[in-house]
Amino acid sequence: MTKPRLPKKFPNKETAGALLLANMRRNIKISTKDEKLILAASILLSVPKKEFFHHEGQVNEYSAFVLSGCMRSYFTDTNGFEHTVQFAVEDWWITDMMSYIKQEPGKLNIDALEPTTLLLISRRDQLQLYDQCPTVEKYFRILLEKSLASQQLRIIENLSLPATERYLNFIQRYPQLTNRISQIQIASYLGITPEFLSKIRRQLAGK
Amino acid sequence: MTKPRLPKKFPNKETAGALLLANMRRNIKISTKDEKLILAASILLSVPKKEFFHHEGQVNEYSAFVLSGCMRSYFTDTNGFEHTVQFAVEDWWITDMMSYIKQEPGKLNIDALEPTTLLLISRRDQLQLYDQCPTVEKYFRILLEKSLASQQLRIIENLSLPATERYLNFIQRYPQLTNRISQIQIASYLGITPEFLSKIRRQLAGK
DNA sequence: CGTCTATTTGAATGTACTCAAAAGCGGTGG
DNA sequence: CCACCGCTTTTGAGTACATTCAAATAGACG
Repeated sequence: MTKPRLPKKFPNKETAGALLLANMRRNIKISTKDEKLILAASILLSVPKKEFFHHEGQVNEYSAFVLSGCMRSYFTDTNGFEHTVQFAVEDWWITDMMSYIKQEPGKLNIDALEPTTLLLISRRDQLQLYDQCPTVEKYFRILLEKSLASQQLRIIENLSLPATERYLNFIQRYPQLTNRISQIQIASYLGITPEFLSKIRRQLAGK
Repeated sequence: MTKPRLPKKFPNKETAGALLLANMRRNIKISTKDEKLILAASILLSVPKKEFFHHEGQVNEYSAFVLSGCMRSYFTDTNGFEHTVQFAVEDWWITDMMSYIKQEPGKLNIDALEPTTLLLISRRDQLQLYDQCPTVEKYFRILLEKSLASQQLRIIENLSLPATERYLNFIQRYPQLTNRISQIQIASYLGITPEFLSKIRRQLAGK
């Protein structure tokens, strides 16, 4: 994890916190008491492009809410190839879930594809918040349900669709990501090589 | 959904409910007041082998906790091939998450691989329980976190490992399932054809 | 037993990968 | 402002992993 640096876009934590609270309010109702507790537990962090937020083999102590920029979590296999688990742009959470919930060394890396600002919450503070504010627990319960449903969809598509259709679904589902992320990254999310993605695109263009 | 039939093993709801409460107690502490509310919301259901609990295109109103037997959820692609999302034996929950949380028609089928007894909770009752008993919300939040983490692992392995290693991981991780489920089912979970799984097994046996 | 389904086997095929190299593109420094 | 460097994307030829199709064998169940 890099040294926190205050980015220009978010000169103070209040401005940053407002983004998180707005996201939470879209799912639940928060009392002013809860707001204060949430903000008190939040940590502002800036991650320069290509730098890491979490390294494999280490404990992912924090869950990260993206304020601006773009992060990705990925797994490096025994041959050195990277496989993307998740991208996260503004308004998304990202973490190495396995490491975060168990607070044990994880298998994933999380780095910044763009200069990124994050709002962090430690697992410790999160568990405390859950007990203090059932509403916060409700918020994450809702987020987890949605994540699980969309991951089920990803698994289904990985099992049942050829690469071309997985790519078409991706650009349709995440149009904002398509123009922001390199093809290498998209290929590693889809489970194909960059070379093959290039061939798929040529095929699709010729129609 | 089939007509409820009381199985021999669970002559009454109390016996069945005790199994669910035991599972919950392994994750949280429940008050006697909460216990009553949980049991009041639970519905006992028996599903004969090969019969369906949920059909694609319909709303998955209930989430199911397996008391005995084995269920699977799967997706049928445009060529008629089935792709298993999840198996659930004793002490596991199963549902078409996308349909269940939105209460909209789903894409999955859920059927019984063995004669199975379930304890159901409707989405409506579950949401009510969440508001009445924060502890119940905590229980499902914990379950969702674990599910998400293990699904992340499955995605990683599907992306990074060849079929032989995915199979070896499967039989190591779910030894109880391996002897209980046909190879057709295992193949459809791993994302390969039954024929190819048979060839993998021959390869592995010849060592 | 006989029937139905699951599993195995083999040959031909296809989808996606590997390796190698060229072309494009963006940033940086002289 | 141009030239160079590094990284991304494209392209092609050869290869490998997994599928398809067809058929034989083995198991399970009434």
